[in-house]
Amino acid sequence: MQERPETYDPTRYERPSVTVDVVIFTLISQELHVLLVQRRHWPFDGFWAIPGGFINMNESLRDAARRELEEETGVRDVYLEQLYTFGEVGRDPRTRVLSVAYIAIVRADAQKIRASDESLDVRWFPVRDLPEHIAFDHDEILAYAISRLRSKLEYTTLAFQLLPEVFSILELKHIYEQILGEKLDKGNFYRKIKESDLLEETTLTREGRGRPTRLWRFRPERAGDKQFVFRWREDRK
Amino acid sequence: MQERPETYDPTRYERPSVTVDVVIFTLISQELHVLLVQRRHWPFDGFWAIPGGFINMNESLRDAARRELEEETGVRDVYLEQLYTFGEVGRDPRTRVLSVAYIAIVRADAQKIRASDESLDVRWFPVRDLPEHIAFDHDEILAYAISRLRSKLEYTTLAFQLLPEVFSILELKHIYEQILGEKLDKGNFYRKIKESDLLEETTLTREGRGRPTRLWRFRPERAGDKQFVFRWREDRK
DNA sequence: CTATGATAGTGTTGAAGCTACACTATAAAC
DNA sequence: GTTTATAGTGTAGCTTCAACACTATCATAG
Repeated sequence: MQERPETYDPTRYERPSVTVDVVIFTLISQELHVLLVQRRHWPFDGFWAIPGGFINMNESLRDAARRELEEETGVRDVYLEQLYTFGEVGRDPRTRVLSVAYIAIVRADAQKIRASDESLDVRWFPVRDLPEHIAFDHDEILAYAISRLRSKLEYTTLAFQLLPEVFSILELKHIYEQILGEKLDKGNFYRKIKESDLLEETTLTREGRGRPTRLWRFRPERAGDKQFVFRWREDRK
Repeated sequence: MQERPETYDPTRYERPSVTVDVVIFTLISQELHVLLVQRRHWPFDGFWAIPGGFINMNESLRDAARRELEEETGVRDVYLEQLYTFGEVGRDPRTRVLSVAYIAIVRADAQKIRASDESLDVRWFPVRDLPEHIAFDHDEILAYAISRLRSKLEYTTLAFQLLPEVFSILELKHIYEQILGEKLDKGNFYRKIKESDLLEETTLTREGRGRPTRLWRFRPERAGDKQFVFRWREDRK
């Protein structure tokens, strides 16, 4: 370890900049969307980017992510998870920048987004149809975030976070169908979700043509170890 | 975003220090061990710590982790995976330090470790019996690394990385028993591992009292999508 | 007041996979 | 040739799951 003798003083050496970027997901008309901001200035001006910013010296990474999230969407107390730290040399032409990426999931009924001085525009993009030009290595970050989210949705109760406070069982089934990319059996789905005891019946219904839709609420406290409980299928090839 | 006007220049603002710490696992006499170094200087002098160091400006995070790993163990080209980035304020009394933690798995037959000027001692500790006093928040990092490793071993072929180049099927079974904490059926294990087609028979045997032990080699290329193939059991409560 | 259409279930069969345990086979040492 | 270890095979019973047919409920349309 010749390069780092013990006289090493971490307060003096050259340091990288560190940003916290938050990939914010939501469900809009039954489809998974992600929030992007359009950059106003160099570098990558005009390109779409994941919202984020440099960390302050007096806040934790998680606090920085929460701050970013609130700045962009106005919401707090949502699902927030660290994704990965990206640190290739040359990802930012200005200087060495590390990016600690987070994933956030915002409920379908809380999607008001705020404009910002720094950006030309802010928009929800369906993950199936992202813009072509993405700033920095944010395309890579996005791809990783989406794949991580997909796989976590398969074996956790994260899918519930995408739904509004109250929802019908068929809406939940529809989300699982989207994620898994296949049709599920209605009867079997009812059976399994009821057995899981994760839902609480509400007195609410939603009326229309046929029998009124019964609405349910997700009870995370019944999930015991929080997220890791409901899996549609046991097998995982 | 008042705090970060577009005149913001990331080359000027105050920046945290960033270390890369590598939790290095190996198998010694059928038990999972982790490498720790004993610090020589302030802060936490005399305490055991995860090997690591500050990143250089011209190397990627992964390269820094690889460098650390090689400095400590002399090996390259082993399993190496980013774990998590720890960034609480005040984790290091000297200054603001972020730590990007990696997990490495070193084969059972490559465990020579090197001394260092910076440390009093370097040692493999069984994960069941770690030292009481651990530097910084490294106890938290260790706990997270161990739990992540355990759960990944359950649904990936990572366990193979813990074994030497060639090994017997009963040795592999023993590792799974250790990880899962229960006895497995010999016949069923043979059947399942053979079906998976992950092992290649070698001409080697190891002789002793009874019938010679046939030795096998792991064929990662048969695993298709690399690590995520062999799971002992399909269910995952 | 009945037909329709939507949600909300129940029942059942057959296939597949897994567990447990008994049994066989092989090869070397003693 | 007996012992001891690895290296398997065979199978009954259990559980889970997919598939699909069937029933029940409730409001509106007519």
